[in-house]
Amino acid sequence: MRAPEELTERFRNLGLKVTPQRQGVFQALWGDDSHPTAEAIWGRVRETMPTVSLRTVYQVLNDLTDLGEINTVRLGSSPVRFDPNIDGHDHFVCEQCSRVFDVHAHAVVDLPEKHYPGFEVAATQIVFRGFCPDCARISAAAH
Amino acid sequence: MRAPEELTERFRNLGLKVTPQRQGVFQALWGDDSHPTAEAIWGRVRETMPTVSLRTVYQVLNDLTDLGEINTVRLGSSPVRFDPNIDGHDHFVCEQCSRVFDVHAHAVVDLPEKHYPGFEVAATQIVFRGFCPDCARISAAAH
DNA sequence: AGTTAGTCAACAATACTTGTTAGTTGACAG
DNA sequence: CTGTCAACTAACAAGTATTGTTGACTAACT
Ligand SMILES: [Mn+2]
Ligand SMILES: [Mn+2]
Ligand SMILES: [Zn+2]
Ligand SMILES: [Zn+2]
Repeated sequence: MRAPEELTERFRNLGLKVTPQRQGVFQALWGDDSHPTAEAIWGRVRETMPTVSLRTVYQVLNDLTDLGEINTVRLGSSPVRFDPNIDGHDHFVCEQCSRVFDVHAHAVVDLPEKHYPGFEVAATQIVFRGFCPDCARISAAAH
Repeated sequence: MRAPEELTERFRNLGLKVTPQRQGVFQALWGDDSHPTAEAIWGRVRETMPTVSLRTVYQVLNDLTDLGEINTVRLGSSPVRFDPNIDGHDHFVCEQCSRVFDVHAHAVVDLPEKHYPGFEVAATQIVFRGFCPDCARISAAAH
C-alpha cells in the first residue's frame, strides 16, 4: 500500500473524506507485515482512538481492498488477514503459532499446457507450512 | 483415500461400526475429484438414503479427516471442501465458476535457508488461480 | 456556515460448523 | 438369537466472522 500521506491524497482526490478513523487504519497498517486480522487492527487503532467501532474498521479495510491498496489473505480456517504488501510475494504459515511470514521463494512453477489445455493461469500462489524459527527452537529444546 | 471396502475393513478393525450412513459417505467420496463441500456430499448420500442428517455427514467427514483418509481444502472464503485424494498434488481454482481442479505442477520451489534461517518447511502448497477451460472459452466468445 | 458523507451504537442477520440432548435403532459380539 | 452400546436422528442452541440496517449525531469539506 501507499504511505498514509499518499493514501490521504488519494482518498481526497476520490471525493472521500479523510476522517481520523480512516487515518488511524492507514497508520495501523503502514509497515505492518504481520498480516493482522480486522480485530487486531481495531485493537491498534483503539489505542489512540478508543471509540472507533469494529464496524468502521471493517469498512475501511474493505474500501482499501476495493481500491487495491491492500490484499486479503485467507489461509486456513482463521479470520481474514489483511496484507498491505501488494507486491508479488509468498507466505510461510507456522503450524504452531499460526503466524504468517512474508517470504520470497525461489520458484520455477509451471502448469504444463499439454496436460492442462485451456487452463488460463492468472496467478500462482505458494504457501509454505511448517515451524517458524521461534517454534522450531522450542520444539527442538523439548526434544 | 482407500476404496470403500478397505475403509469398511479399517473401521471394523478400529472397533467402529460400519453403518449405512458411513458407507454412503464412503461411496459418495470414492473417485470424486470435484472437492465437494459437506452439503454436496449430503445431497449425494441422500439420493439413496433420504433420512441421513447433515450432522452425521459432517461427523463422518471429520472422522475420515482424523484418520487421514481424506484432506480438507480451504481456498478462499467458501465452505470447507473435502479431498479424497491425499497424494501430493496441487490445485487450480477457477475465479469464475469456483471449481477446484487437481493438477500436477512442474515446480521447483525452495525457500532459501540463507535468507530464512530457522524456518522448517514441512509442506509446500501451490495454488493456481485463473480461468478453467469452460470459463475461458465463454469469456473468449464474449470477446 | 451548510451539506452530507461518515461514524457510532445497537442490534439483526447471514453462513458454516459444532455442541447438546434425549429418544430410537441397529451393528456386532457373545 | 439376543443384549448392549455405539451411532443416528431431530431439533435446537451456540460460536465465529462478517455484513446489513437504522436512526441519530458529528465533523470534513465546499
Ligand atoms: Mn504477505
Ligand atoms: Mn485435490
Ligand atoms: Zn511459530
Ligand atoms: Zn470455471
